[in-house]
Amino acid sequence: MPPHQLGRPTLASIAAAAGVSLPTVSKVVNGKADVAPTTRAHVQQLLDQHNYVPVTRRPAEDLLVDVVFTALDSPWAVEILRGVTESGLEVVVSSQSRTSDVDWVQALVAGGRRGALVVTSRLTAADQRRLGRSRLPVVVIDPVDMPGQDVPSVGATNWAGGLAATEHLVELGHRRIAVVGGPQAYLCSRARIDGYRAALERAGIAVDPALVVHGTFRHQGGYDQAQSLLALPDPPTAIFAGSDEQAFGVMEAARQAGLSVPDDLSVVGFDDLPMARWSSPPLTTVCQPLADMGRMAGRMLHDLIDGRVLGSQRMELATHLVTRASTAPPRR
Amino acid sequence: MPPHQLGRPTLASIAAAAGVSLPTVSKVVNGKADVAPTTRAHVQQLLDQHNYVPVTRRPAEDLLVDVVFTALDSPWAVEILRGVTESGLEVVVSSQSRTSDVDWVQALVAGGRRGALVVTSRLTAADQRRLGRSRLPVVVIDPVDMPGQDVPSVGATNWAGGLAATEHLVELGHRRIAVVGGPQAYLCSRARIDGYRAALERAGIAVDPALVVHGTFRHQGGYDQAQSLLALPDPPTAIFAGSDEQAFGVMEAARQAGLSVPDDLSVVGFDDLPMARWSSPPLTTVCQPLADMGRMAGRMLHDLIDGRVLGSQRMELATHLVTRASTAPPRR
DNA sequence: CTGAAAGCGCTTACAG
DNA sequence: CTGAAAGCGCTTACAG
Repeated sequence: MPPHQLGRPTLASIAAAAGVSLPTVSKVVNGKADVAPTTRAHVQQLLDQHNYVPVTRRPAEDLLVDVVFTALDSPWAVEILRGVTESGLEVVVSSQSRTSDVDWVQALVAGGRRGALVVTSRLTAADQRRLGRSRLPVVVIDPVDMPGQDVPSVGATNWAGGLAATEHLVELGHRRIAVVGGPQAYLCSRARIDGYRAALERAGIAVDPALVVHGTFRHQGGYDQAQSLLALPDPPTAIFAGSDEQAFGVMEAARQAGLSVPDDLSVVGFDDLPMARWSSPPLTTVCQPLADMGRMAGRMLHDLIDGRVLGSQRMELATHLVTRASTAPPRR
Repeated sequence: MPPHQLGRPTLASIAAAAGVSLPTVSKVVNGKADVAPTTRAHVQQLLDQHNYVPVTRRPAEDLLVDVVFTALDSPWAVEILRGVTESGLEVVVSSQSRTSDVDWVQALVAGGRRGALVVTSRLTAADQRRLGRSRLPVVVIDPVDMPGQDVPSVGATNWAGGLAATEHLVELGHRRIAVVGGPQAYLCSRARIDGYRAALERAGIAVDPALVVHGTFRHQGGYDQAQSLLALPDPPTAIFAGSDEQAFGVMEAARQAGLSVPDDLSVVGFDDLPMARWSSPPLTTVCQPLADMGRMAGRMLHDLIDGRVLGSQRMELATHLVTRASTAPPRR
């Protein structure tokens, strides 16, 4: 047990306990060379015993930044994280619960954070006010709804992605094409569905409202909605699934219905997560450059931290279709 | 452009520029109440302009810790991260390249880190020496090779998992059971294969060396090795794939060979990543409690930071078989 | 190798 | 609201 000691230990108190001068303790703490081995060992022991932590630190040369996820439960998250860490920022992983904290912003400042990256999440007006006051820059990745004009954000070209996915199916000869969107409130989901509509209209195919349904972006949502769609009197021959995870749910529903992908049903995802390559058959999907989006958001945040002005408050990175084996012309 | 200024700004230099006293600037920086709004605004503007960052910070009340991944490229990583963040530590994501830095340990200390978590990676003897000198505690998760006696680590019961996977296949009636391990050097892979052997021996089945092969734990490895195995004169009726990702590779090789899973070939994975539920058919696999491992490692690190003694230097968390739809009795 | 002394950046009563 | 003054925790030449 450490000897009785009021308050946290200081260099002075350790020096007194060790019977050496304060500068000597400072040298041990900082790993300077000019200390006798025995002295160093003795002082170090006292430091450990008292659990010494310096009360002042050198200013962080590294740019410590929080990245806030709604939940750390999707393979999504790693992709974005990877991008962010490649932008030269030091990234602290944080989850939603933290922002709901009354003094989230104050906690950021106290923790030495230089900014924050918020992923697929809403910033309340209160958050924005506090952030403004603290001068902490924030960038939002893939915002759920349209962020205020003055909140910098990074997204993907969702509309173009929905268009490309659907045109691919049209070109293969499909006419009965369904779409399973994400939650209706999500901006990105709406853009993808609008892209789907645009492709059908361009091809002169009427949009059948029965073939436009909403899931959750998760596996179960795709599974449930595909079951309903496949039970229709005139079922679709192709489904644009809105997300990769949802596409896997659609494929499972097809398998259970005794349908083969892509012979009986074509499936297109959205995201191009690493595992899109790993399904059987490998998934045709719209590549959303998640790592690049993370990197871009990191770079924007970095600029803001350094006091540079952003070229644009809103950046949308290009999506593109990756054709694999889950799509084929319809039977007959 | 900020006026010419040598060195980083200090409270004093800002005070001079703003024409107020140093204490007033201090109050603005710390958000104290007793400053006139106009004064505050004026000072704040100067602080922004000069990009002021305090040179001393309050000691972090939060326990900032680095978690080091070999590469942030596997769905694995999120699971572990999730566990760690739930252990009450503030987690900075870092990747291997950082540890190879000559003064990695010094960078940790300078960055205010209180410890580190190293995932599936080796600590060199030099690292260990430096860590020891700096008194920075480290915990290793799923070490590649046996860590030194004095390096705390967390793993899973890999041998028991290999045993359970193989016994499941034996019970279904399989006799020709192959295993695709990970890289030979990996401790966890060797334990899983030894569990496989033990199960066969218990069932009185001779181990056929042709059915024991090594992959990479990645998709391609499973695919390649399964192709070779299925081309054997007397091919296996079941494959224990060593990892989930590898299992997906095996399933794809089966599909391309015109084999149906599980009717023609049973496949068992290892990990139980979220996506094991999403394959078609859903994957039977050995659940490795990655999030729990992360949480446990975080807790151990927390104990070490607080100067508590660990109950045990090595913790192995239980694995268990999750039976889904990729396994069935062999044909005939 | 050690430590007295000067000094740095900041905070905190407290007098006005 | 403002700031002179005291003080805190630490670092850094530098003399011995």
